Amino acid sequence: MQTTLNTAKAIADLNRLRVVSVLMEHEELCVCQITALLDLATPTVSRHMNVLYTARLVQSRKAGRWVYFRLSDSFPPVLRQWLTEALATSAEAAADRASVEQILACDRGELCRCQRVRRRDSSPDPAGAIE
Amino acid sequence: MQTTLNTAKAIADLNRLRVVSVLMEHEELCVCQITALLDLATPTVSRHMNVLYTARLVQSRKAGRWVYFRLSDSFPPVLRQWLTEALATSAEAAADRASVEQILACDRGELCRCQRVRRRDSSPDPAGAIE
DNA sequence: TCGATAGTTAGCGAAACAACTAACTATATG
DNA sequence: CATATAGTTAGTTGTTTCGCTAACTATCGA
Repeated sequence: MQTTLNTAKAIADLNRLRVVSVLMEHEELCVCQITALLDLATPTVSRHMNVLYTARLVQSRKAGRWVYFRLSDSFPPVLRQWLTEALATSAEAAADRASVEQILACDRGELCRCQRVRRRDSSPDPAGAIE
Repeated sequence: MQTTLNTAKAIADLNRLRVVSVLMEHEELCVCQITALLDLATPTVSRHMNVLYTARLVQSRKAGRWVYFRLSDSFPPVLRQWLTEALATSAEAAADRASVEQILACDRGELCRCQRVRRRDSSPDPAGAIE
């Protein structure tokens, strides 16, 4: 019961649900890409990913300075099926999918640099790097 | 996305998950029976049921003074399938199933009377009515 | 080796949420 | 009609959780 509850809690947050939704379509994403998608501070994203990790919904791979996340091998297939169905008609999910395409088109280093600039300037959309 | 999120939030609480779990096996239960199962104050149960109702996971039927709840006709089948799988090996879920059997064996009026007594006395297990 | 970069951990303030008691509504029964 | 009963609604309190900034860790490059 506790395991099931933890799983439910893990997806019972808008930002974490968005991440899972996107990872259902994109093998793997690194933290800076997820940060760009959610438009949150990096530590916040890190903590969210840790919640998903603890619930065994995602797994991570470290490559140099980057950490990549993907859906866990043990992600319950039926849960995935429900989310796929439930989000199929969601405009927000579609918007996120489109957003991720643009993020993936950016150079990774560029992306991270933009995030630092954003944090320093508190200007949400710098240098047309994303949009 | 918001609908999916609400559904996830609805089951992301131990007591609400317990109710859903039990309702997957028992057509319908009235509020006093659910109250006996969860061992919470009646208003707390009422509020929990309202959360599940708002999320369209349960529907209610009023019969005289009693209000009966059951899983909603629109309860997502795949979600139900996941919960069935996920809770199949849960000792707590099994304990709840056993507990409900005993509750169902009680007279409904008797049950409610016991709950009032319990609240007045703050004695958790009155008169051997449940166990 | 030193600075910059990508993430994590720690600590704090604000918002969300779960539990209770008290007060209210509606139905049954004397 | 008055009283009791089954649930809901309102209001309060304590805990959890989300987001931030600051400080730390670890990797890359000059």
